[in-house]
Amino acid sequence: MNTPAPTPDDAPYLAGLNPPQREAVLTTDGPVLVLAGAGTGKTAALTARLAHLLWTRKAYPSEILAVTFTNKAAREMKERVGRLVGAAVEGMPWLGTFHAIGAKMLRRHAELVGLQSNFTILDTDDQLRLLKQLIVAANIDEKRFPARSLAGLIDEWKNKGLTPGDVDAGESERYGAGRGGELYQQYQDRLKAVNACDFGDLLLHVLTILKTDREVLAHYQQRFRYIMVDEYQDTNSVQYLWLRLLAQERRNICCVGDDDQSIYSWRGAQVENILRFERDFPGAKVIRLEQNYRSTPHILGAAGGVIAHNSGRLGKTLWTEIDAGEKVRVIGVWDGPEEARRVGDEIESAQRDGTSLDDIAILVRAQHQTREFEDRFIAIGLPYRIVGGFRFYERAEIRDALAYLRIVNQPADDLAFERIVNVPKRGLGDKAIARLHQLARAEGLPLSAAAARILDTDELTPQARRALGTFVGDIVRWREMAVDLAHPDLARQILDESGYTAMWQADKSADAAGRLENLNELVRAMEEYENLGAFLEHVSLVMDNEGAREDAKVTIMTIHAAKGLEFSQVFLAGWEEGIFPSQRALDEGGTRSLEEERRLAYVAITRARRRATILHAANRRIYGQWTSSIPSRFVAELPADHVDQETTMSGGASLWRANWSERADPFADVGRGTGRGPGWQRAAGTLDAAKPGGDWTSRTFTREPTRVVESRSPSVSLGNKGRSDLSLGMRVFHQKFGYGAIVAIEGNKLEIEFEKAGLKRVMDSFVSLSA
DNA sequence: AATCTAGCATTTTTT
DNA sequence: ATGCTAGATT
Repeated sequence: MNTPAPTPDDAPYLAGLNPPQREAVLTTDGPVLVLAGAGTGKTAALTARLAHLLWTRKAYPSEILAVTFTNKAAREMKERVGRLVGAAVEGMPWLGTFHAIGAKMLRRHAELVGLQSNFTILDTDDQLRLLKQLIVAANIDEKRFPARSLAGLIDEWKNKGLTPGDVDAGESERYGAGRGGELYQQYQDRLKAVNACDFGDLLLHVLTILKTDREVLAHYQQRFRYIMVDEYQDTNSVQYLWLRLLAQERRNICCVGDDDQSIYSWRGAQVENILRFERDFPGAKVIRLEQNYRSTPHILGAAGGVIAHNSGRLGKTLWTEIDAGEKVRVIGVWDGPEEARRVGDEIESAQRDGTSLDDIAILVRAQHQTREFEDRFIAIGLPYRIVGGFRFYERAEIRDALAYLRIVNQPADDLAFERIVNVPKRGLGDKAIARLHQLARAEGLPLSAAAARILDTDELTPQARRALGTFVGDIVRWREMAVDLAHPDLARQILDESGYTAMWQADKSADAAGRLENLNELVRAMEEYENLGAFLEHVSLVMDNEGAREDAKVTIMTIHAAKGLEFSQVFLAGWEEGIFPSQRALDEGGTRSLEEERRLAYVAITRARRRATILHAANRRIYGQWTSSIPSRFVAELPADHVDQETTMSGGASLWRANWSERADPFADVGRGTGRGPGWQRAAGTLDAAKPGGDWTSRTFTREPTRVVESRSPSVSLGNKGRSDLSLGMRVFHQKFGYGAIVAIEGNKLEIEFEKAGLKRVMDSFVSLSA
């Protein structure tokens, strides 16, 4: 960094970039939109661009705003820029996630929205508990109006950039008989009272400040000479408004994204943001990155074939110089356990061929699907790692410990106080807490202060008073200790003296040891931070723990979590209607959400470098009930020339598939098992009114028949002639559902009343005659 | 106040 | 199947 290159041409960061990438790097001034397909070296271009700005001294590190969507992406960018320009990254205070940057800005200007700069950042758990209190206080039936949905609604409003004042009657109507807006207001008041904000506020408050305070706005508009945004297709309205305000002055904004990889619309992301970039920033330069460096042509062909079924795309044509490689495999199996078994076998054989487990991933649609694999891999002793799920900082023991630290760090943190006031048990029950609340509200005090006060009264029973007295005394003492004790030591002391450690030591359940280990880990993690405050800030923004580099393991994760990653071999499990696309997406949201599912399929396939294997099972256990399922429509959308089909079931894959794709709408009659899914419940509600015990044929009316484009269907059509040896009323045997009687026959599909499993629809090839 | 039990709803996806 | 809540029990 001492000697800047005279011309950018020989700058090290340009090495190995193709012409469009180079253009993206060198076009520094004015608005730029980089449309980067999967695996086209987007991050390489982005980091090189950052390096370029620094290298050529166009901006100081502190004058560049670089926002990413995830902590992972921020971390990676920091690392890669660091490799290119050395220590200068350390001085990049504005490289981070939207939320981290929002928090940083908000701490500086907290008073402008009525907060103190040491405000607490609530996580979902705290948020929910707070909302629950408000709902109960408002006398709203929590059964009919769950706190969850209010939380979701408020989040939605915040993502749109709406403050309580902006919520109109129509929106308010969406919760608690029109009281949604009112509760939103109360919630914000409560947050302010306890000097806290939630995730959405980190963005919304900053937006409010930028909109109302010209001076602050001008300051940041000046400061940020260059703005870079990663994954622009995932930005929501607040984020969009933020960026537009900040970029207005200098107009040096570079957004990178891929409309085909927009998979977060459910949390407010607006693909439209990317689609209207050129309108927002007239004269914008649009650069397309289309050369893919990751995958084989077959993998790209398969992914491209699927995504081609979506409409309204900006459109890109990915190409690659990589050699053909093998086709995408589609494997049909009997049931979930077999799917796991099969994947396990495949992985073991890949391992024998020299593939590292780190190069293999299993991608699923929903978190619960990981379980099947976990069970199997434990059984065969295959090392695996599950990404996501319950993250470290979300575990109960960690959250408890953090609550102790929070209350010491920030006495007014009522939610922390409440969480641990009776953990471990101190004999402070509902009644005592209720009294305490009462006093706190009456006096306008935080709970910890009210607790100290209530000790002077005779409101509490003597035991309760004694217990609370000790607790309050402890907190005061810890707070004093905090002054000159290193924070990890402080944490250890607190956990011991509070009896929290002892509580788990006394616990003889199987996972108690693990929890204690987690607590140790927590204390160890604290050492990396300067002080308690810094540590708590980290925790609230980064819910994952990076975990030390371990031995090679297979990665199991959701497709969402896999975005931006790549693996040599990828297994895509559970490609069945109702699972992927998810039942939710099929029930509600119409084409929009179906197309988002399809983008998810696109993301999933494009994670693979050399080999992609798609699996689907004929039977699945859902909510503990066996259910038959049919292949995902996305399987039918895979172009034939890029796919190899295989099945472990008799009859052959093509026969099995063909039977299902024969009909105009092979999915119309998918009932989900006993029909406990939300969609079926709704349908059943309507049905039952009209026709008690309505049969399955009536189910179809709830869903618009969706014609599946079969033009490129690889399958051989064999018709759906039924077996001649079956007739109504016959008693048959099914491997999964047991014995039952045939109540309806339609082609090769049977409806059977099973003795144990109830009414099911199955393929006739799956039953045998029972004597 | 703490523990136990039955009944219920639940499943996307995450900063 | 599992996890949570409210209500009953100790």
